[in-house]
Amino acid sequence: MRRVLEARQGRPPVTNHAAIERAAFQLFEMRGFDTTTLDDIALHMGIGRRTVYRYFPSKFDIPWGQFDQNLETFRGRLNLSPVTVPLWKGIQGAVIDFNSFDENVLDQHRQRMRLIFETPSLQAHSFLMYQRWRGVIAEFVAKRTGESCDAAMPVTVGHASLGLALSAYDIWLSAENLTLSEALDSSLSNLRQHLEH
Amino acid sequence: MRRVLEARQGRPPVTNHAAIERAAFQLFEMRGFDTTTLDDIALHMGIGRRTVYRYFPSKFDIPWGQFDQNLETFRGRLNLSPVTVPLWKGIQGAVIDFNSFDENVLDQHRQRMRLIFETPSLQAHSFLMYQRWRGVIAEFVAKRTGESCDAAMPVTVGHASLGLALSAYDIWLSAENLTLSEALDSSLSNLRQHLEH
DNA sequence: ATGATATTGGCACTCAAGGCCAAAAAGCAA
DNA sequence: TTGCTTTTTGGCCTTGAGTGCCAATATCAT
Repeated sequence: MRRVLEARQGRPPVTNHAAIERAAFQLFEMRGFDTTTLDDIALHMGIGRRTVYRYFPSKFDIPWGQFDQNLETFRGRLNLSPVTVPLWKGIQGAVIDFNSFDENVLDQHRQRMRLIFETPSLQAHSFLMYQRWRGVIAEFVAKRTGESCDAAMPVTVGHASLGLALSAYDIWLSAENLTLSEALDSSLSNLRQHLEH
Repeated sequence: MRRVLEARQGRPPVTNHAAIERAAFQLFEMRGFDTTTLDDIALHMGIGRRTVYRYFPSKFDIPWGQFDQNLETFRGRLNLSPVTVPLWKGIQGAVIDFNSFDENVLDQHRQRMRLIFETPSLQAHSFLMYQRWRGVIAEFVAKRTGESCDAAMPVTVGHASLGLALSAYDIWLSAENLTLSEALDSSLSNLRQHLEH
């Protein structure tokens, strides 16, 4: 029996993703994203700049945390949707679930998304995240319709779903007294209304 | 009467947007976007690197050419839509018009969009262009509905229209024997079908 | 202790981007 | 022709992101 469960061989890590994220957010809030250098972050944590780059491939990835894991969770949640419910409903349900947060982390999530949505250089990089999110939707649709991932319907539904989610976040961030779920539902019904004759 | 119509005072420019664009595309096609440096482009044209930066704010803006002007054209085209036609129809018509090209420039446009869609670093930066495009749509919708530009409906329609346009380009670039207009119409009808009960 | 193993972080490099400013190249007036 | 004005050019220098390389470091296992 080991005292420390995760005792591995080799020099132990001096930090982790979450710690870097916390330290970075402090500085981003104080000085802004663009004016905070990676040297600032590393110095503030007392670790090497080179080490930070081993945890995050770029400065732009820090505000997104461990997006890979979240994306896998989302993929799993999508596939939980029963085949009996319509595709659009399954997606909407999964998106809402995926964007439901506990009270205690909601402020943190809002701060994170505000930073991402209000910093142009970060917006640009985030598109790469959105692309992967879209890919998960397209994959799900393709599986259900028996098409290829890059067929018309999966691609279009992916883009449309992304548009709805981004729209909901835009609205959620600018308006108070509105939950993210409500914003997501509102975006969908607004789109429906718009497309009516 | 002047022989040269645009004779101005001061040292004449040694280049222009179009010339830089042409030279850059040659190199991008040969060596790829990321592996072509601005020094390469400047050297290839026999001008200073610093001069290139006076015509384009960044390397990523070169493939987009003079996007500002195109966006203004699009804004103008949108406002030509009569108030009697439904909003979605007005937008769809303007988008299709805006993405209609002569035979002689179609290949060039395809090459440009292929480069943008297939280069991740370029995709990311392009999101900033898409944001502005979205803004033009939102502005149009807001004007028609009498709402603010950042109200729910204009924002959502902006995101949705962008999603449809990007979806159409994805499909157009991957499939042969399909025009851009057809792809745009197909995306819209696919979205409609998806949202049906 | 000694060896195997994994992380760290310093050094050096490339490239994007932007500030600054003297040099260059035109027109214009006398 | 000469000098003045105007505008663009492009060289120089700096900052900061990001990467390859590798010796130093810290832990486990024997």
